[in-house]
Amino acid sequence: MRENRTMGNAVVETELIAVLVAVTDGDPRVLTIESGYALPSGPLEPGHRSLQAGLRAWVERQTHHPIFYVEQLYTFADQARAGADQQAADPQRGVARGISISYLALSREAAAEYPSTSWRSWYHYFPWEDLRENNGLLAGIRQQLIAWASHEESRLARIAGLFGAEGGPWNEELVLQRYELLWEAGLVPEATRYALVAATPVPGKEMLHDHRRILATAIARLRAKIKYRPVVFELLPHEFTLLELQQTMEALAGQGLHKPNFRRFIEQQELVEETGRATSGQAGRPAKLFRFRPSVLEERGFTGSKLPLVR
Amino acid sequence: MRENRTMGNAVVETELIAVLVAVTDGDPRVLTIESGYALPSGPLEPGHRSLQAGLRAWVERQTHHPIFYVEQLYTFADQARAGADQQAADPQRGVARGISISYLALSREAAAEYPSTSWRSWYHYFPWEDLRENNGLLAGIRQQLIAWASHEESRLARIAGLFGAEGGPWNEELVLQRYELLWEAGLVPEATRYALVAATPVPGKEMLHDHRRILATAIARLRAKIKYRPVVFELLPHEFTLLELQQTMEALAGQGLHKPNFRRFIEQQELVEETGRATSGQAGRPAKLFRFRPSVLEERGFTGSKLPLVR
DNA sequence: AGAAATTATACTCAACTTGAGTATAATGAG
DNA sequence: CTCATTATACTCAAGTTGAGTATAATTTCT
Repeated sequence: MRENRTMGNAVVETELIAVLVAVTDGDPRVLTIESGYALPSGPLEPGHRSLQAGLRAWVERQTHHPIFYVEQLYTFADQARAGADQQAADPQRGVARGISISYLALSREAAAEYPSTSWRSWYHYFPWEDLRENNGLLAGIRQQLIAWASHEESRLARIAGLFGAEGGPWNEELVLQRYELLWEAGLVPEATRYALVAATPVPGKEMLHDHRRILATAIARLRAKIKYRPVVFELLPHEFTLLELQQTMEALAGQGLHKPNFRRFIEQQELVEETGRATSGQAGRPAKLFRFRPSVLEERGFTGSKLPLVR
Repeated sequence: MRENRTMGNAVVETELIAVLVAVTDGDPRVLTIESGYALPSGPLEPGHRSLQAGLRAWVERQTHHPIFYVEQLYTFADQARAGADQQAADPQRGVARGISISYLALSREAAAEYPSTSWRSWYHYFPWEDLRENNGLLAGIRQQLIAWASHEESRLARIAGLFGAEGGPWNEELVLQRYELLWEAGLVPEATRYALVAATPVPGKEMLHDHRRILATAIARLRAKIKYRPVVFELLPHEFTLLELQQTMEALAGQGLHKPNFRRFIEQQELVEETGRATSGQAGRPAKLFRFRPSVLEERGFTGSKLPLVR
């Protein structure tokens, strides 16, 4: 146990990797480097007071973006990402064993960018996750998956559970599971690169190493979180209309929301208050402007208790 | 960004730390070392295929316990836990900067134990988290907190939100937040040790460093998870009665559950099926024995979609 | 053996929440 | 001044949840 601490430890390099999200024009975007091929990452430096402080420091220094919200996603070991034989096949991977700690950060898209960085829609990488406009994309993916399943019952059950039937139920939080199923089926370039399976990949931009997997984790986390914690407001300006709020949520969820019921949902949570001002200029009735009530952060716990308690 | 990877990295030691949970006799227990003072932890070794494999390996080797379920909790840097001046005050802390990766693992308590390890009820460390039998403990803690608040509005709001009013609402998932509030108020020994505040601590066993904080994180995670993912079954024998299932859930939640409604809750999830057998020997009507239906893991996604979607 | 205690299981019903849709209000454009 | 457009308000049936009662099948007590 603790006594073994010095008994053969691996001494490793540690890297912090960020999924920095902003929503612009109804589009959820992530900050990328290398023309959208990789997520920004930086080393943990001895001067950093904490892991989160280290992440904040280098993201703000290098991207000039203020980060409003940071949350740890997952930690993994570099070698765990692939077997030993892939080590040689991929010269980009360092020889030293490394630890990567990934983070989800929320911000707003600013005009000034560093030359090498750019904002990309996350549906660029996961087009099948956007159900707002139905192109026949999902039907095609389902077909490819079913072909791969070749009548195996358990595979077909997973496909149905994750990718639903035509117009059937769709769980928008299962982003990672869907990506992993596609990987397993050899339908993403990251998998075929290692020659697991050779097949025509589904649409969706490839990324370095497991960066698309990290991005999937971030999307899933954010989609789950917006339902029970007031994090959307980190992505909105100080004042916003209820429609803007709704469209930001829709962008994240990748699905349209029922307007009257969405308003009821927001009102009963008492998360926002009117500023007294309203929009003007656009067509139609002016919309009231709202602001987030930060006091709720102190008041409530925001968890959907669903167990049948006794009183 | 990525190019900076070699530009001044900290090279660190990495430690894996486990919260291994089992439920015995309606008591949720964690495996500890040093007479309940610390959580078991082991080093990341070069031979480990992955972080999780490393954790599994040394836990099973050192405790002889099979682990049925493992989930990563959180990663933190050693120095982040305390300021530089505490460094000298605490000789147990290594001089090298270290990374700790914590895990939640589920198991069943086995008879054979290693000499130095022991199972302890987690309510030993967090007695205020057990609402099943009401001793006047919470009332006393509320009093101490209110005294600390000394009429500051925001403090009083947090106390009310986290510790509720007498018989008022209680969110059992806020384990970590409650512990942190007690820390801030100087009411736990771990805080007073660093002389932040001197006060009479509330009941509850102290732990090494931030181990009690990690345990709180694990409890909160598990209390949240049992509501939407079928993880309780990892803590139960293969066959069980509905009452045993209920009592295990109650042990984790720290609250009594409404029996008829709990049965409805379980039935409508279709997670279990009758084995055909029943108990015998005890007083009262024999209870049917159930088993978990593992097929549901493939079928469903288990997330409580609460957004008002459109069709 | 029969009554009482004990535990399991089944059913009921009002209150609340959610899904889906319709109605009305206030603006700009033509 | 009318229409298109967007915002906001209301309605109502269906589903879910909270709380309690009724009945069944055992062991234990006398």
